[in-house]
Amino acid sequence: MFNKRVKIKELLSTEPQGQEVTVMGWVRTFRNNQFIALNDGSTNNNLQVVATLGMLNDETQKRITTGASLKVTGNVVASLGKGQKLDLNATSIEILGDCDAAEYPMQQKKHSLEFLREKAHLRFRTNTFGSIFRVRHSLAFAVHKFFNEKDFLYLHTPVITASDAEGAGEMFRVTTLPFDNPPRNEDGTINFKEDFFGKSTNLTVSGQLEGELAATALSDIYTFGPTFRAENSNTTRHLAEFWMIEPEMAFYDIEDNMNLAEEFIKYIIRHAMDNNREDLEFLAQRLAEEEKQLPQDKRSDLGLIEKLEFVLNNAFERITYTEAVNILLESPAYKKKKFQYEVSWGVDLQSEHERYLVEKHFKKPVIVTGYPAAIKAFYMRMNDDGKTVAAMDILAPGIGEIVGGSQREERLDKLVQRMEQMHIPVEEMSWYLDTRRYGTVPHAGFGLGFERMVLFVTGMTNIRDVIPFARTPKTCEF
RNA sequence: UCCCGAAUAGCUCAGUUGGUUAGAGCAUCUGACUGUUAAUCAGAGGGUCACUGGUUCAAGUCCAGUUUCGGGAGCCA
Repeated sequence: MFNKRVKIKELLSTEPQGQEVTVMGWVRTFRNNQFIALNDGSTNNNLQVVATLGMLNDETQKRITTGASLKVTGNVVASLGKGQKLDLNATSIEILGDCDAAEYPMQQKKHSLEFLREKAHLRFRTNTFGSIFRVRHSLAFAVHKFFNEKDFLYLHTPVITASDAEGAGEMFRVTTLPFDNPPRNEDGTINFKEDFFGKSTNLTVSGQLEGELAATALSDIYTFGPTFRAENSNTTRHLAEFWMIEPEMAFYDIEDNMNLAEEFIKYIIRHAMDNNREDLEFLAQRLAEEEKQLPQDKRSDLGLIEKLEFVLNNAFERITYTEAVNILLESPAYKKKKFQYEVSWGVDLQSEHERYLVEKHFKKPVIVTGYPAAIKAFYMRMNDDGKTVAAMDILAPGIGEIVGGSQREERLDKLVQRMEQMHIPVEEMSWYLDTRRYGTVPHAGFGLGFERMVLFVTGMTNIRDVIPFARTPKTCEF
């Protein structure tokens, strides 16, 4: 009967009145043959279990090692020590699972994030990753809460797709054909008619196009699921498998879209601030300690909590691409030739430019709109100037692009024209173009990379540290 | 994929101009102590110096290649 146990988070918030409880968890430390710091993952705070001297035989005492799992029953009393409010005076200690201390890789010391990345299971036992994954959960929960409150439908778009026209990136092929001897056409190419789906298929790079189909019937939908990119990207901001949130709304223009995105980001941050204060404070402290190693000019101006509060309390800066280019051209950095890449109208903003706008010029999140059509996707709505599209990117300090969205081109003729210009196979996309044939409406949507959001909120700097099992080039161990 | 850097004990790292038996802290093990807070004190064990090849009387140290990791860039979310 395990359900009668009390979680440590709950227990630590109660008043010590000698009440009997049962707890279960893993040993963090065992001090002085008397004091067991027990953790069950519900909070970073450990419960101090007190085993009075003599209550344990020698053999049991030796088996209480860092990492071992215990079931402890005892009485909750006010602690005589200074480090904690209450103790659990044990009346029985049962070892559920032994942990050989000589082999256990986790020690009572600080471990590097690189080392922990190799210990898929045990990194969950650390305070840092405990906090990160509790915050991650909280943000995910807030995503659903926000959209549910706004009457959006959670739409499940497919993981396997045949669409190869989105241009969002390199795709992972899905096939059941044999590698050594696949069926071939007369011209030597592989005959995908014999493949499982009778055509070439891939893992999805975005649920947007499917989302548009639903939104132009159900009004407001959002997706939240895994997305795959086979790009050979080796950076602290990219994963081969990541989670993306993609709302799509009928009867929305670009302005409505920006308002929703800003409100959404603030809502989920607020939710984490309200529900994960302890974890965020722990992560703030971790970040502050890490930044002590850095030279003065590389450190953040604000602590993690202050940064999040600042984002909540200030409107995102909204500028057009044209204004952004002008700001860059007039910046001291440009005049001193500090930029490595060219700045001119028509060229996409580089990381260094985005960083300058966000971190140096405005010092807050920035929404850039009205990008040149030539550097954006086919489905974005052409503005009246005939040169720019109704696109918007939200740039966040330290991370860069966190949201990419647009008002969609709802005019069939203009959309087809654009697709032809960009060599997108119009016939294959007929199912998509139906949305513009039968009662088309202005609509808009955006995509938000969930891990980038978790990075921003936790103050972590490597995206591999905010997903439980990172998938990156050359790494798929667990 | 490109640029830069790294790889030495379980972990974090030191190792000088190439030169005898490769070191420290933490962890582990043994013992002591017992209201501790990453407990403390004493002692012990622990190494294919990433891999392959080369230079040299002699390579952890120099050179080349490979692999992996880290940082940055591109692509993007």
